[in-house]
Formats: sequence, C-alpha cells, structure tokens
Amino acid sequence: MVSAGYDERVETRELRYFVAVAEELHFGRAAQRLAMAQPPLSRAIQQLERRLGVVLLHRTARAIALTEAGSVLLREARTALDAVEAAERRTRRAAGDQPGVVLAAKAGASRELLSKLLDAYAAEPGSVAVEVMLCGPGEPEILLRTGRADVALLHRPYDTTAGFDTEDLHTEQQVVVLPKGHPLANRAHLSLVEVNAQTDLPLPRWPGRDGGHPDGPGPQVRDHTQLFQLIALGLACAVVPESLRDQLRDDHAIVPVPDAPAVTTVIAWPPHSRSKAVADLVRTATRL
Amino acid sequence: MVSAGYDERVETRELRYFVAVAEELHFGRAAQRLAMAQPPLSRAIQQLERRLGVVLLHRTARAIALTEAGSVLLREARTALDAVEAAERRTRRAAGDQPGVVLAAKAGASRELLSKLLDAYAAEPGSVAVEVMLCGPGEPEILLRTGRADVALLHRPYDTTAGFDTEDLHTEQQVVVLPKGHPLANRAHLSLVEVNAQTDLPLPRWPGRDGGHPDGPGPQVRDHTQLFQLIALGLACAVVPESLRDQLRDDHAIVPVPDAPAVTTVIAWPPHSRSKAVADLVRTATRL
DNA sequence: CACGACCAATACCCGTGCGGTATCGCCGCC
DNA sequence: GGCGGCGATACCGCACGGGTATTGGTCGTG
Repeated sequence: MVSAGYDERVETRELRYFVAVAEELHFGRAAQRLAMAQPPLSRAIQQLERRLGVVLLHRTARAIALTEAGSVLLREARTALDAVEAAERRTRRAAGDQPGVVLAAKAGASRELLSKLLDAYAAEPGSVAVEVMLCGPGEPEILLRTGRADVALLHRPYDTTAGFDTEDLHTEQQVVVLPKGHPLANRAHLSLVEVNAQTDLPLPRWPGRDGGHPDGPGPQVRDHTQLFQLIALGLACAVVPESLRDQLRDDHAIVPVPDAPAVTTVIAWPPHSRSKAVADLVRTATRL
Repeated sequence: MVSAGYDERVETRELRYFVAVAEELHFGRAAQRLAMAQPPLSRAIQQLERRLGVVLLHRTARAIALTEAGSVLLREARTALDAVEAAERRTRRAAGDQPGVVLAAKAGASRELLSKLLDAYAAEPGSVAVEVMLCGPGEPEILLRTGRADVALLHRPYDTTAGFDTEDLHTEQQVVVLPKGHPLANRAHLSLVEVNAQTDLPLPRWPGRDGGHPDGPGPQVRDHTQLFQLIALGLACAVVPESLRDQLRDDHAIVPVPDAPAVTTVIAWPPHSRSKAVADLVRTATRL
C-alpha cells in the first residue's frame, strides 16, 4: 500500500496557473493569458486543490470566487513566484561578465539625493558600474522583489518596505502643488482636510500594482511630469514631498501641508544580499 | 524557426534538486537524499544550467564545486523554496477549521515575557487559540520563513530579523554564566575578551541551520537546560541575556559583561500577514 | 417554457519529458 | 597498471501535461 499516492510538492507552474485564474476569476480568460487551452487549466487547479487538500475556488457554474484559503494562496503564491523569479534573475546576473549593480528609483523623486549618491559612490575605491532604472510609482519595490534590481530608493509611507532591509536617508515634509494664482495658493499652510475638501481640483489617480488605475474622479497619471503639467493646466492638484519643488515651473504654486505624513527616503535591498557593491552603496548613502 | 526552444521557467523541483546537490557537493549523495537515481539528477542540473544559461558547478570528475553564480542560486533558491513552502502551509492552515495562530519561540528564552504576552492576549476580546512552538536556537526564524509559524519571538543580534516586520519588545544586557566558585565568579564585571581569553571553560557550540555543529573546542549544545547543566559541571561557560537567570540553579554564578552586545527581544511576523490574530498579538505585545 | 449562450468539467488521445537501469570515460590512488 | 569512485551518456518505458471534442448545468431571453 503506497500511502497517499500524490506528490505533495507544489510546482511553480501550478502557482502561476492559480494566480492567473484567481486574478481573472474566469478559466477561459486565464487559459488565454497562459496561452493554453481551458481544460488542462481546470485539471491543473483541481490537482493543486487535491495536493493541498484544500478548496481554493467556489464554483457556481456561472462564475467562480476565491475561498478564504484561495485568497491566502493568491497572496502567498505571488510572493513565492517573485522569489523564484528573483532567484533566476540574480543567478543570471551573477554569471554575467560585468559586475554592475542595478539601482531602481521613482523617476523624478529624490533627484538631488540620487545624483549625490551616484557621485559619491563612483568616487569610492572599488566601485562598480551602477545602472539606474528610473520607473513609475510602486515599481521599484516590485523590481527589487523580483530580482530585476539590486537596490532601490523607496519613499515611506508611499512604498511599503516590508521584507527588505532599509536605511533611512532623508525625511521631509509634504506640500500641495497648485496652479499659480489658485485661491488657496497664498495661504501660509493648508491641512489635509482642506486639500481634500476643495473639489475644483481633483487629486490624480496613480496606477496600482496591476497597472490599472483605480476608479474615481481625477485624471489618470503615470509620472510627475504628467502630473505637474496637469496641475499647471488647472486640472488637478497633488500633495508631494517638498523636494520636488526643483522640478516645478513658475506656473505652479506650493503651500506646506504640515499635517500630511512626512516622507522618508530610504535605501532598500533584499535582506540576504551579499553583494559588496550593494553594501558599499548603502554605506555611501548613509554617509551623505 | 521556433526561437530558443527551451521553456524559460524554472520549476521548484529543479531548485530542490540544485539545493541538494549544492549542499552535498556530490551527485550520488544528493540523489540518495532525494530518493532518486543519480543520472536523472545530473540531467536535471544540466537542464537547469541550460535554462538559466549559466554554469552553476565546476566539475572535476573527482569533485564538484559551486561557481559564483551557483552560490548565488543556492542562497536565492533556499529563500524561494521557503516561500513556496510557506504558501503551501499557510494555505492549508487557512482552510483548517480552527483559526488558531502558531507562535514560535526559543525554549527557555524570554519565558516571563512570553507568559505575560499569552495572558494579556487571551484577555483581549476576539482572541483565538495560540499554539506555542518552543524550539531550539535559530529555529523560530526558519519556522516563520516556511509558514509553520505565524509569529515568533526573536532575539537580536542572535537571530536575523531580515525579511520580517518586527516590533522591539525588550532590551537587556548579557551576563556570563560560570560554575559556582569559579575564580572569576566574584568579579564585579568582565569584558568579552576576558571571557574568550580564559581557556579552562570553553564556550559551547550551538547547531547551525543545517543541524550540524561547527567544528572547534567546547561541548555541543542544543538547549539551555543542557547548557546550564554543563556549566554547573564545570565543563563550559556561556554569555547569555540576563533574564535567563531565572532558570539558573544555585550552583551557578553570573557576572555582567557590559561590552557584550545588548540583546533585544522582538516580535516578528511575515511582512504581508493579514491575520487579525497576528496583528492583535503584536499590539498586545507592544503594550506590555 | 423552451431554447440558446456561456462556462466549467469530463472523456479521450497524443507526445514530451522525467525517472529508471546499464554503461562509459575520466581521474586519483594503492 | 589496475582498481575504485564519480559524473556523464545512452537508451527505454511510462506517467503526466496539454490538446480537441463533448457534456452538463445554469443563467438570460423571446
């Protein structure tokens, strides 16, 4: 009697399939996304459920929904798949000829700090080439988690630094950016509730992790350039860290918002990084 | 022309194989550990190398060694496999009927803090059953990383809290525990170098992550009970947090070691935990 | 109320690839 | 020089992943 009979181990393929189904909540579309037919996908999910001994989906012939366990697995599977992807990427890059590091940062944020950091690090003995990836909001975190970047500049509380090692570099207050000549523009300071209360200038909507924009009023925005242009046109306002004032044109006005949460720029890296270059970069950053 | 031809995606099976080979540095033993024959294992590693486009092992017909990329993959693969295992376990437990949490802590450490925490949490409204796993040094960290525990008490700097969210609970100095009547026992304090310099009482060797003990002098030790017994017998001494004095018998003597690093007890949990029970437990702990 | 649309599950088939046994090639060591 | 140890290669069989065709059940809808 060969007990159980099933192989208990879960494969990444199954996790990828499950994530696709859980996100689409539709076997057909998920199969399409995975470039495969629907029946094998159904079977694979059933097999996963058997392996785990757990019901992951409520099936009602008309639609499917995640069970409690299913939504736990969705979250866990994403981080597990990120870790696997990171393993691939970091291994590939460790074998690459050139030993550079990849630093991810939101385009436009902490511009001065970033250039000072790069200069200071380049002057260090034994420094290697730094490839800078400038990207949209929320992306540096994902790049770091999936091994596409070795180190990143993040901004609490906007970015979540959970799961990384970090060093605080700089803390600053936030300001609201208004079109020049706006009625509120000559106030000495504003509160968050006042900013939210005024309805003629909506707050912009940033894309989420999935790339989609949340619903609601306000223009969709992908980067600071877009944002500041929209503000200059009188179509939006936004609360941003005050260091962004460097990038404003004279058709903007800024007003401090003392009760908005302070923004801390941190340098973050994967907790088990053994790279000398990352360590040097972090040390340089903390000494700025 | 169907470009590449290989499936780029890495499966957990391959990672498990590689970890076994990298740890054993011997295909035969690794295959045995994996309960399979050696040839398929060789092939699987070659396939992994092709997939990644990277040489992972230096083969010299007599022995094998990790390349630079190989040791990167070993580290990354371990954390990725931990994440996959955590996904399985947390999903299984999310489907379980009883909604308890599992708390891991080193047996014997922070005994008083732990019992106060459990009492206080049990008194909270909406508290659930807490299963306490008392385990050896270094284990809570692994339990947390692989999803066997939901929350843990760790001790910096002994445990590495990298990759977890933590809250500091308590900081204390360390003391050296000596057999009663030892020549140094009546000193008001000792320095680390003095402790290391005296050679009649060796420091014990704790097991590493793999369960093996490092080489060197001194007795092998698995828990504090063993340790204190050895000390009482005059066969060892040890530097430990002072709160462990509760567990000493009167055949021990303790002397403060002011320059030993302070030990901070922290409560730690996986960064993306959404469990109300874990959140309540953490909140309770910080209020103690 | 019957019919069609929709969607997941089932039935069945085929090919790939994983794992097994047997063997080779290579190197170090009595 | 021969033997032993170890990884690679050769070859084979079967289990499993993936494909097509079809069923079954449940909504809308005329």
